[in-house]
Amino acid sequence: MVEYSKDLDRAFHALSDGTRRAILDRLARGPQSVSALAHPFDATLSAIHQHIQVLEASGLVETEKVGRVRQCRISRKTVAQVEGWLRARRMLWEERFDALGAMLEEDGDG
Amino acid sequence: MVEYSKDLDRAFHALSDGTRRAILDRLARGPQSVSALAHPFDATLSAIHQHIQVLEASGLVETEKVGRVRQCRISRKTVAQVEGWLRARRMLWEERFDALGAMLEEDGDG
DNA sequence: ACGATACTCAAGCGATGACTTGACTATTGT
DNA sequence: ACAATAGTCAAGTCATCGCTTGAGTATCGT
Repeated sequence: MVEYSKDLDRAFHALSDGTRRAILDRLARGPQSVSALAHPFDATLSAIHQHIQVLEASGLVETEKVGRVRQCRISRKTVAQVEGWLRARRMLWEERFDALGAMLEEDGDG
Repeated sequence: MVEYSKDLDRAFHALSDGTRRAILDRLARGPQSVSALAHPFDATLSAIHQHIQVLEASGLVETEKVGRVRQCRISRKTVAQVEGWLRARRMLWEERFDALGAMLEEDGDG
């Protein structure tokens, strides 16, 4: 495999797991500690901790340790970047399809 | 791991690989055969073939075999779905942040 | 001080992923 | 018919992933 963009690799990979997406959804309701996040899932604290590490490495989540508690919250920047990547491509593709459609209809102006 | 959405799993997973994203970018310029797609990458035909299978299973790409040639093209639907998922979340999160910002500014109304 | 709480770390395990190689099938061009 | 082309399939290899277990560290409550 060749190197194109490690950042996108990491972000998309982080998003490719259902548990991690569920964690993001929970964090959407507000910052939470690691163990609070672990509760609703019947997974061990360790498993959730590792998911959070993946999310943090991808830039989708930021954490801060206060005392013995690690607070996790969503980092909007990476989500916006990933969404931007997708939007740019979708627009490009739709442009192409629209152009094709116009050609097929032979309605260059109209 | 629990089951949340196999479709999103597959789509994000497909997008998490740089070679596959590069293939999508090439396909954005128009439909191409498997071997045409394989050319620019110094990967074997077999490797690219497998990438295309992943892309097709995820719904991001559609293919059709005509004679001995398999033409590949982008399927807009899945891209739009994935982008929609991200946009919905981003908007939710930004709402929350905006609400928080408003609260911090103690400007509840206008 | 001391137990409980909240993580953190490391090792290990089974499954999956990306890739290669080699063989094999189906079509096309001459 | 025959070789070249285009793709397909299966097996095997090595790395990474998601998860568990078990131990360890730092803080908090009383």
